[in-house]
Amino acid sequence: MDLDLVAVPSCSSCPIRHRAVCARCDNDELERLNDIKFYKSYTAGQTIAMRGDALDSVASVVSGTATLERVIEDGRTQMVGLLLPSDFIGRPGRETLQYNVTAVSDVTLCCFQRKPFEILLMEIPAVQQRLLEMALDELDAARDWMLLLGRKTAREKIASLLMLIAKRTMHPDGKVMGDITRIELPISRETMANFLGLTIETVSRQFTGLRKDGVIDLDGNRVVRIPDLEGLLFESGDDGDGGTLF
Amino acid sequence: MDLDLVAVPSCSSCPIRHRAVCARCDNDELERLNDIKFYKSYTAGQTIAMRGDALDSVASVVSGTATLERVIEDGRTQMVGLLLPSDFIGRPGRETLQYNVTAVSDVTLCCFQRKPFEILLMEIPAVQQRLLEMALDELDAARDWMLLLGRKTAREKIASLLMLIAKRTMHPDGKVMGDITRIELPISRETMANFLGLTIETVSRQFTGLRKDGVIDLDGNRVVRIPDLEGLLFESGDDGDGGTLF
DNA sequence: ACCTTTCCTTGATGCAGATCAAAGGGCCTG
DNA sequence: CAGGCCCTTTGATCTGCATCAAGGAAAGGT
Repeated sequence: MDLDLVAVPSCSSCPIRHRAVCARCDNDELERLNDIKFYKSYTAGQTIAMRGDALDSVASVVSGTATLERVIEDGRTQMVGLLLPSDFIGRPGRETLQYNVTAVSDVTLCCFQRKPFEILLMEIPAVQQRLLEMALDELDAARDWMLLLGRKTAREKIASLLMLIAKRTMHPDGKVMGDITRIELPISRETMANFLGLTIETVSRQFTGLRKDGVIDLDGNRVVRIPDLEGLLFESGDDGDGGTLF
Repeated sequence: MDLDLVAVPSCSSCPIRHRAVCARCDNDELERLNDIKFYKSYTAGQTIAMRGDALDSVASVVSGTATLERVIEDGRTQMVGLLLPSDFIGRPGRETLQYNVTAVSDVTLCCFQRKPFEILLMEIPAVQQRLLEMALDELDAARDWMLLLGRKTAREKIASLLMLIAKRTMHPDGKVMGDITRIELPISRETMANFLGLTIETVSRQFTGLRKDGVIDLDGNRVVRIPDLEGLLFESGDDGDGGTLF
């Protein structure tokens, strides 16, 4: 991780204040985190870190979208995580990074040196508590994703991804807004393919298929309108009850 | 979860004492856990709990093997976790279970009522700390499995599974033993298929293929001999460096 | 405005793994 | 030891997605 250190706004006005690893902190605790934090920014497409790199810092995503991926020698790539604002990068207690981290849009991170952060983790239960909660959420999401990768059809995979993005973007905290819903895809077709265990061509064809069947509406290739959210849920093969999915 | 309550041995002689959620506890803390624990046993094949069930208890696996799985309405099944001794079942703070839990061998669990456990979690940092560590380990394992499910061929999947089982069974803690290695498969072809995102027929065919190519040797259908571990590793598509994989 | 680059879509073809079908083994019980 | 039951293997066929190949469309540079 290297690049522009940017001006650091105060935690109190931070957009991810109530969702990130610091969510449960009181003002004094926040102050301690504030003392050791620093911001870094990356531009779209930039590599943030690579598998095997020394894990000197951990960070929260403040804005933008990043991905975690594993790559096989012959080039096959599987995304193993989608990092949206408030998500946490890095693992306390681990020396090297397990995954490639890539900025898919412009990204700003709120970083902490790993060692000092590990000390805070011991001293501020609110942080450890929140980190545990976030880790368990990610574990559930990863397991839901295993079902998708192992057993869902291409169409179900695309519908599931759209539902996931819809949930994350539409209700920052609560319920669905409008009826004819508009979501903006934060990732390219290629990233989707690597996320879903598909090829870029299949992703494209499934979008076309869903559009022809009236399940979705495309507006350019980064904006999707969903006239019938229930219909999309049906296509996703999920029962809708449990699903955390990021 | 229901069944035989069994006699409860003391924590000090517990086989998973130093690996489970209680690993970091001192004697006083262990005493508090001991006060609220109770054992349950299940026989091979038995359902331990179902997705949607009220999550009244959490538990550690003391002995035996269990699986976590997600099932789609039409019957498609994906295993999302393999639970071996010391692994933790259930999630503090969650009201209902997300996965079916099944005993694949005879299983004994060390259970805690969820609510009292949540209180202990707040009061004993050592438990929360260990639980976080375990959750992060499982998250890494789940992500490695995502690469397998999304991008590996059937042959690579089988080879990866055999490597995984080999690692877990051959060196309980350390290094590989013999040269011509014998491993016993703890799970049926069907369970393997559900683990790997394949059908039972494909699993069978890949076993035959690997045998014909001299990569493995079958002795009955639950015992595999591996003349050349390096060869199997090569077939698995892994680079061998990082891989946690359960 | 034109060229280049990058991303996306569409079409033609191929193949890995699914599906459908049937035939061995073990192992139990009567 | 005959008859079931379950698990596994093997064969034949099908199909969903990958692969190979070629255009289109948006974005950035000159």
